[in-house]
Amino acid sequence: MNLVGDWWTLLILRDAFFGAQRFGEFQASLGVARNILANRLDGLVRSSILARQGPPRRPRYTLTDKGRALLPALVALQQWGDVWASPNGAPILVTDEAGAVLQPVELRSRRGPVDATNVRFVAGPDATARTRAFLAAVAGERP
Amino acid sequence: MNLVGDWWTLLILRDAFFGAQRFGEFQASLGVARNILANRLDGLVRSSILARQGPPRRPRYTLTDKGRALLPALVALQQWGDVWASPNGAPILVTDEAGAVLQPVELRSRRGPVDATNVRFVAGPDATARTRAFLAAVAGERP
DNA sequence: CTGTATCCTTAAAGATACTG
DNA sequence: CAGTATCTTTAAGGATACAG
Repeated sequence: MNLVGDWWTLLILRDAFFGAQRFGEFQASLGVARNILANRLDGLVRSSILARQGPPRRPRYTLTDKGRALLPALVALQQWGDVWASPNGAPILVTDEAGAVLQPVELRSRRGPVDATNVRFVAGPDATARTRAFLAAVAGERP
Repeated sequence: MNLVGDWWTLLILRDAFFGAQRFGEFQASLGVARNILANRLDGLVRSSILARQGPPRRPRYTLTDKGRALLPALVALQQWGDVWASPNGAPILVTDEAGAVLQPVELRSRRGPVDATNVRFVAGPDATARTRAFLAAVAGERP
């Protein structure tokens, strides 16, 4: 969340996946103020989510492996919007290289697909005491 | 993005999936100001992502189907953070009802798993002229 | 074209006190 | 307990001009 949980940052990443690479492309597409865009791009580069390439005077911003790894999360969010919040159908289709539309992202364990109502959250080995306390508190609330 | 693309909103939803239902639980967990929390909860209820249940004086906020449908996106984001942005392992594990950890969310088409580098975005039937123009522009940029 | 620097305006956020 | 109301502070965002 600290790295990508920001309004403009998420939109910049979306455009990056669409293929935008230049400062001007992001600016024209998003209509964001230049100083804000520069700030967000800088943050994404410092987080190694985008890489600055080419001449310093006219760089291209490209997704790193770390950045590309965000695609499932963004596609899942887009699919949610298409189904639950888009009045007239999906404006943009996400496909594979052959043009086949992607299936809805789903949660799976080794035992197969997992429905949202069956998902559980448990403290990991490195969870803080605060996290454990919170999970225990809300778990006891609705058995 | 208009519905959930907000810092506190995303954290509220995360806590809701963990099991939080009461105003006080969210407030204690997040440390957010009461007025802000009330504002965000109201927005989520108006968006039908959360439902207000029980007595008006002491309501419980529960996820609707629309809200639960967000889980894949949030899990995908969490998995990304665990792999790419978490210094010491995952603090919280996501499992199925039997305790089996969920597999990484992946993109699939009918033809099988799809790598991020092979994903394409194409204008849907209801895309605006603006969307089409943008996609065409960035597509021509890097063939 | 890609920023940086500056100013200005607005909105978000926090703190606090209060109420049903 | 779950808000509402009010006030203050802070930060974000936008507009503009300028520079490399």
